[in-house]
Amino acid sequence: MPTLLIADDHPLFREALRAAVQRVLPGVKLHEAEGVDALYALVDAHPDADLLLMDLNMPGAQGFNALVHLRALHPQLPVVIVSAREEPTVMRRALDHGALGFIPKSANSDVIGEAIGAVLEGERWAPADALSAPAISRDEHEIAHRLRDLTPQQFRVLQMLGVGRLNKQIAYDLGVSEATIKAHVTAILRKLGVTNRTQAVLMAGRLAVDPDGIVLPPEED
DNA sequence: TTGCAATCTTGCGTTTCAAA
DNA sequence: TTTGAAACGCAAGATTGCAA
Repeated sequence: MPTLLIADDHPLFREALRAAVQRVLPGVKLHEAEGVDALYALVDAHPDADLLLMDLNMPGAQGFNALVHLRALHPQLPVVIVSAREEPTVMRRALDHGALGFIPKSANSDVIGEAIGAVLEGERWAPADALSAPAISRDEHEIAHRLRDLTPQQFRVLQMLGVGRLNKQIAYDLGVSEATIKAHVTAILRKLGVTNRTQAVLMAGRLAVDPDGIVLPPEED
């Protein structure tokens, strides 16, 4: 029986997705995470999982950057994006950033089963109009390439910079000293090829679902 | 009261080193 | 290689003291 990981911050949707998966794959082993940090721990705990079903926007993730980073850390793990965003451009970008599938949240269990089955067979699956959108730009591809170089801790720091956290606040949240955060920020700037945190945040923001250059804090539930 | 310079505080970034 | 820490310098804003 395959092992599937589900990452979504909405308990109700996780429950619905779990039910749909269990209907099409009776006996499947399921593990869940409600945010990016929990997802990293989950993937570390189940390195041989067969598939990850992942929401695009979760705590600790903005758009495609978590997908890009996760694919870099665990290239062997097939990822299927499950999202309420159904624009062809969003679906195409998810595929171009390494997802093997894209399932709209409006999909019924038959479609979910079809998509999961296809990806487990090693194929790619997405709604037909996903490929009608243009491929990601060379610029976006380059940004994704640079983000892959970040360590998990550096990625966390970058995400927190993106919501306007100060070094001191990040240090408190991560339980380390401010000096350590400064060192991480310096390493991030060097890897991304920028000169300050504002540029780093703007660069990461280019991988948001709506890359308008403005990075908004995650919604409070 | 206003303008200005000196000082202090805060935040950011770099370099270097150590431990795992 | 990654992570964490210390020491240091720089820049900008806030505060303070003083003369006009």
